[in-house]
Amino acid sequence: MRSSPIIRSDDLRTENRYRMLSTLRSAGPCTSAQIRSLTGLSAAAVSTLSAQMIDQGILISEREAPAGQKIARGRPKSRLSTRPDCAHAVTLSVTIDRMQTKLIDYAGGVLQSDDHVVDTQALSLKSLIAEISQCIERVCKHDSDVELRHIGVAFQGLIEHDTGTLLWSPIIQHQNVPVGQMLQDHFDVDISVNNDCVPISQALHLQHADRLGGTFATALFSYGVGLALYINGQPFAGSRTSALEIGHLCFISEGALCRCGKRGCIEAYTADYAIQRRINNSDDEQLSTGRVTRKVMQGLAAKAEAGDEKSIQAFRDAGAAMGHGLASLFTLLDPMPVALVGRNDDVLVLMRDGIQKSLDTQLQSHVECKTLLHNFEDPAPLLHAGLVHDGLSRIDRKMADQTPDSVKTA
Amino acid sequence: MRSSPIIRSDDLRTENRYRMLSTLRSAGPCTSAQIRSLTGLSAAAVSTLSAQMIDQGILISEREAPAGQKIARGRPKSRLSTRPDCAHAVTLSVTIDRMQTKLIDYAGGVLQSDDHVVDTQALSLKSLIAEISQCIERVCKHDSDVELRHIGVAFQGLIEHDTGTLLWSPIIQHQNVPVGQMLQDHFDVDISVNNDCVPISQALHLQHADRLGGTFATALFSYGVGLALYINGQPFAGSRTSALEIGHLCFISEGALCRCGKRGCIEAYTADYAIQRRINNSDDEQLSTGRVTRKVMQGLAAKAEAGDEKSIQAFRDAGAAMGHGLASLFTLLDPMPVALVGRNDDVLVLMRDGIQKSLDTQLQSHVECKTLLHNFEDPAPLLHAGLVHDGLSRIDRKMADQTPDSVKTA
DNA sequence: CGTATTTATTTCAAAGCTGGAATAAATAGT
DNA sequence: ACTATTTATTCCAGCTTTGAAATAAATACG
Repeated sequence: MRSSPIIRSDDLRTENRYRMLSTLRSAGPCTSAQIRSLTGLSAAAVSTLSAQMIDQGILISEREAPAGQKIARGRPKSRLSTRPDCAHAVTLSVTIDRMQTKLIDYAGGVLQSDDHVVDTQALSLKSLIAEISQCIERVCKHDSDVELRHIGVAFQGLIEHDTGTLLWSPIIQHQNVPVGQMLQDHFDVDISVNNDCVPISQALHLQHADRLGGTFATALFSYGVGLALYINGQPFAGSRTSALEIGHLCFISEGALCRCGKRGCIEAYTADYAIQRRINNSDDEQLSTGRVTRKVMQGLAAKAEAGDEKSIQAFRDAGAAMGHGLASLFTLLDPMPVALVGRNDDVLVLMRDGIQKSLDTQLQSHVECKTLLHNFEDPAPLLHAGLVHDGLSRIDRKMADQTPDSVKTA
Repeated sequence: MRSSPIIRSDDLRTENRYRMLSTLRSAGPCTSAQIRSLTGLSAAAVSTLSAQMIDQGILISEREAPAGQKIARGRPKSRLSTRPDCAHAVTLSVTIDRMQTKLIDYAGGVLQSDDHVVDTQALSLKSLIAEISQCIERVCKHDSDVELRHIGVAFQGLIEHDTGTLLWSPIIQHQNVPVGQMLQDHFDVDISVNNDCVPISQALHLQHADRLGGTFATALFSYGVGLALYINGQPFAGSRTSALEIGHLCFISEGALCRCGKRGCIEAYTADYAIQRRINNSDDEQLSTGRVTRKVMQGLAAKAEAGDEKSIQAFRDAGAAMGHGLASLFTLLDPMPVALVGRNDDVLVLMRDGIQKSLDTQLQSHVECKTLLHNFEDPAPLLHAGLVHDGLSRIDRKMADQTPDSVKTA
């Protein structure tokens, strides 16, 4: 019934421990003075807490890198950082044709990678879970002494964030699959399952807050179109799902056929498969399966650049559809910068006019929309960074909770 | 740079004082035991804090109402409540044809009311502010000893919530008016300016959480259509504005003319004026001014109920437009219950089919949408309750901050 | 080698909260 | 009047935090 967790003096310690870990997580190794200024805690508190966490084996204190010429006069700084072998996380990204799995240590280092090619659409429910589990086991098996504390999974689709239930996904044939629960049963660690857009936007916020600010949208182009929001420096979490299904807003009623079964969805014009089918077959009905590679998209872009009318129109329409979606978003919420992820620059150039035209037409004139579109071609490193950050942050939360009696050996 | 305010042991007192006030605000007068259980604070803390706040003149302690037969055996309970004359707030609602102003005491009692008829669209910028100021002065003048601490203003339009700047409004001819700043300069108290939908949704959350839950949308039909959200028990605040301009989502491209200057907006089909112009003039172009009264709307509804085809179609289209907006909202975010405010039941019945049909058509089939539409005919009491709650809550925040030396005489 | 310098830790009183126990307060029943 | 009963307050040790001051630590410089 209470809105925020009660604030009692002993919750304070937990909260401040988390503040420190969280600061180290996003800022990297810090001296105690840095932590003091970043967290606002007093020197005494930082000292006490860090000593305690070092005792517990959560943090380590290291002499500052001897690399640079030491011209410092006094006692050299030492930096605190999270102790790598104190905990481990697994990140798992599922796309239509592969599963990419990584074993991460508590400092964010990649210990093992696994790239498993598989047609996710062809999998039975049972083998889907089996394949995922095997990927996880494969990266864990390599190292003994793995303290697995979290598994983070990301893929396209509608996902209930607090249970990790897959409600629907274009890359998986099954619905209402309690992926989170099933993995939880199997591995007995904390699981989080997210639409891939969510960790990507998290990574963008960490790495590009200077360009994007605290409020921005992240649109991910891939086999479909995903969208996630940051609002005032916080990731937006809906009541059930966190990603916004902008791809399935209605663009043209009774329009092109979409994978979701409806007609006229934005995705049916702006997704990779939609552009491809239009240019290659002049067809808005065919529901091709399989991934359209970045290379193929560049080929289509080249065709348009070469002056092919049909191709030019396809890209323009894709832009118009996307612009319609953004206009709707900006009408409902406020206009905000947009990070476009997953399209090569040359592809985006072809869409840009269409996007802008839609925005100009559909936004009220008094809504100032100096839309800022930023392009980030490759989603992979962002997705990885986001998954790592998310997974380790959740472990941080648990570490902060841990009372200082359950000490670990160094 | 820090995400949440630092939690230091002395912030605790402020925070817990606020918890108590906030609890009293939404639950009404409480015994100390009730406060204890509602806030989670210890009995000792409640005792200390309440004694302190009674000393400061913020709270009063009263014997429980002697009305009911006292069958209680032991020491009678006493209830804490906020002391009415400790602070005052003004609430001001501006609609297209009037300004309604109230002077409220710290316990929520209405001390003065003022209903001022004025054509807001005809006002110059200067006289707009002058009229508002006079309304406020009028209700304050009546009582001497008014400790004015907050002014809360609500009207239709796009409003920047943290500065209280009116960006655009259908009922006011001017744009980018720093209403909040101007009133602040004039009265030198805390000001909040909001789209009227926001306090209404706040009131709904307070009064009807049982029916609506913690996540719901509030749609307000009046001269236009407004929308506000609650998500997981929290009012949704965009980065700039808090209300969602669902009325200006594009429903039919190149469609009916809207007051905003664009064509095909949802509002151009579903607002009072849109339905009226369609039924009376078969015209989608005319931009009538002035308010369409509830009575007139009921007249139109009667016409439809009597079987008039044109009227039936107008209401059905209004519903379809609204359904389109809700479908877009539910596609971007999650489906959620909707509180419809400001339409009589009979009017709504006529729209309902259209709404449902749009939802059925436009939502993906796998999105379970047992849409729950709840009707609340009269916005006035909700708006009032919301404004009062919001204003007093902001005063609570300040009262909580107040260190216990600046004592007030009882 | 001793000193200056910079960084980190320790110490101490004051203030907030908790939980549990002991009191105090205020009434109804006998 | 005295007791039982219920509610509110007070008191205690134990934990957290802060700020300021005093130490301690670890190095460069002369």
